[in-house]
Amino acid sequence: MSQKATIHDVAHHARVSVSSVSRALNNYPHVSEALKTRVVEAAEELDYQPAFLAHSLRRGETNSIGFLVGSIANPVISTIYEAAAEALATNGYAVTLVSSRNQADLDIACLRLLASRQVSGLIVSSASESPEPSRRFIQETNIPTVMLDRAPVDGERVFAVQSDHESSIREAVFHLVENGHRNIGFIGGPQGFYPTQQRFRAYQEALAEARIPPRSELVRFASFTETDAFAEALLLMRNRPLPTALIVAGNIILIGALQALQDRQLAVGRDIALVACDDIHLTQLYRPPVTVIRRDLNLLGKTAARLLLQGIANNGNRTDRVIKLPTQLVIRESSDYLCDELFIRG
Amino acid sequence: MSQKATIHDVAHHARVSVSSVSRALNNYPHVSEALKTRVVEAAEELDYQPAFLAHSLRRGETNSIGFLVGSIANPVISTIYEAAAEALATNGYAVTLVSSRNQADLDIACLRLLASRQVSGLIVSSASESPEPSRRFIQETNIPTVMLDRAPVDGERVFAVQSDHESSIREAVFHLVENGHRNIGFIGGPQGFYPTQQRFRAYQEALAEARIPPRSELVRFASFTETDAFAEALLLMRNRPLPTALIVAGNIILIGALQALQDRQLAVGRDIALVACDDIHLTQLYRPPVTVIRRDLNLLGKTAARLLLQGIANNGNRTDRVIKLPTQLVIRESSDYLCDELFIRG
DNA sequence: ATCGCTTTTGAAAACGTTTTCAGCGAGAGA
DNA sequence: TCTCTCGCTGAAAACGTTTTCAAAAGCGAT
Repeated sequence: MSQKATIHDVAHHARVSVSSVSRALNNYPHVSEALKTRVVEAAEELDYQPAFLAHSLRRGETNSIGFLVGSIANPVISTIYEAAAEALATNGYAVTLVSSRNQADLDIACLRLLASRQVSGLIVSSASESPEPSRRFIQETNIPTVMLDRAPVDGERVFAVQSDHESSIREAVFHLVENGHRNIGFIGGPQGFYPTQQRFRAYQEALAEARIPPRSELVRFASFTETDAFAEALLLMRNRPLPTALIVAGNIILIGALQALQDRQLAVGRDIALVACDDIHLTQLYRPPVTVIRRDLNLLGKTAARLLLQGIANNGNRTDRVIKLPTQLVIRESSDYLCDELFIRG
Repeated sequence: MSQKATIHDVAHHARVSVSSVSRALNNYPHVSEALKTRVVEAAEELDYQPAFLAHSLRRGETNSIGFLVGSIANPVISTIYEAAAEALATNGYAVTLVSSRNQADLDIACLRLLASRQVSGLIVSSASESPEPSRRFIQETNIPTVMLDRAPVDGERVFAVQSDHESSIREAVFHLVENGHRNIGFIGGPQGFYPTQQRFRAYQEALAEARIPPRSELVRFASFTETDAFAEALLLMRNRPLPTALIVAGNIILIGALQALQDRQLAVGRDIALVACDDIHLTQLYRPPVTVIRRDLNLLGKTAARLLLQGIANNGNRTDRVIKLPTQLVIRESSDYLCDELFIRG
């Protein structure tokens, strides 16, 4: 097993200097055809691959981007990741993925790790809303960054790609109201979490618009675990009168909510209407199929990648930019029926 | 925004040589306390972080490991990944994740990419059974490698951690037979895929042991997409007599199979018994809950990480080692009933 | 033939570390 | 006092590239 060939070996083999090899292989101008072919041949003969580390050290760029997630086991995240990674890969970037395991205090350590690896760009989708130190860190280091479903504060020079959670939540509330629901529960993710905030606000506003007095006891927030969501859902179900409809803001929360509903023997689509966020296999296969707010996760990932690549190309003058992608309410049997109370009221 | 401090800055600041700084910071022997504290103070004052690239270039090691998957959107894979990555992270390794998008011919390119990045170790869980070129590549480059749910061929110096698919599939078949089933269908993944092979073989052997004549038309193999699994399941259902039980070898295949069963209006747990592989949220929440062959994905990931770290520590003399982890049949309502045909036969 | 300009090439510096090598001082043994 | 070790430190080499700088060579015009 021969050691890996270096640029010196190639130079020696082709009887030229190392600088010429470098130039020839990197398509620099002012290099004669003769020399170029000689070098290319030698390189192929020795199966020469430039040493990544030396290359990056000299160039000051690693051609790799860091991806911070709360948990890659979340199917929404992993789908977004897959799309983004593919786009990045085709542009020659490798991505190193770190998970903060949904612990907000680990965010900063993960970011430091990625920065110390001198990544050329950063995509951040940590589960928790990034705490102050993380934001500051991202500001201080000058790495182009795009945040997924986060709201950059004013003056932060980061990109963001978000989903239009609000309009579909509003639509969902109106849909439920039209079907006669007046006790509509809501289970969100952590309160500091941007999507949760957006969804909750839309829920509140839509209720107000429909002139339905809010019942704060029908609103609960859960962490990112399904066991916690399960517990919160059970707590929510303690209240009387029971909600006749429930909006769950996230796929993990959906798991916990379904467990709770089964536990309380409440039949989805009859005893209680259900609207979830993000269309996963479960929502389609569940009986009855559950109404969801769908978004194009692929597009989300691709957009993030595109934005980041732009940011990297623009190096030096980092700017800010927010792209908001549409969502769509997909009504299925879990909510597509008239609420009993409609008749009681009527 | 000051430029990043280098080791030279620290040396200058502490009025010592760069070599002393390096030694002091890396806990080398023969460095006086006085100098050490002076250096540490200077380093902290300048917020010095060693440049990863220079460090790695000199050391010849990147402290990062490459993880090749077929698709990270597969919940089984992502769970394994998460566990492995955590274990690796606590040992100071970052992991760069590449996806071959379930295309066998992309494997080799992904491996080349990782190798060119000079990863210290490799975890391979590409969806397809690795084709010859990939295996040879892994052999030629001397990177410690652990394969997930793959069978190393003789003499290959790689680690492997596998699951004992066979015993639980046998158990599942016997469970179905005991409940009166004699027409048991099987839908597997790609035929070259190790887990598929194991599961299929166990299925065949168990049937033979139960003296049930095999019906080859009840066996189908699907690629890694749910649409393909759906199509194969439909094809399978064309046969008469219909199978009264179905074993699906994988979570993606389960999706397609459930779609097909719903499409054909066959009630799981009544018209047809269902056994799936890998316990995901869907299998627990589905009504009726579906019987699965469960395995500890966390353990799988952690074991892979541990094995790889050992392999890296042992550098130079790479060896082979296969660890087989247990699986467990979890019987749920989807299969926990007596088949009608029992009475017909009886 | 000489001058200026352009194209092509090689030598060497640079990137930021770690590691080798050698030197320096001090304490010990003669 | 002189050597010999031993602990500590600094200078410089090395890792494998890219890039700068300068020199050589080709060439048309004076």
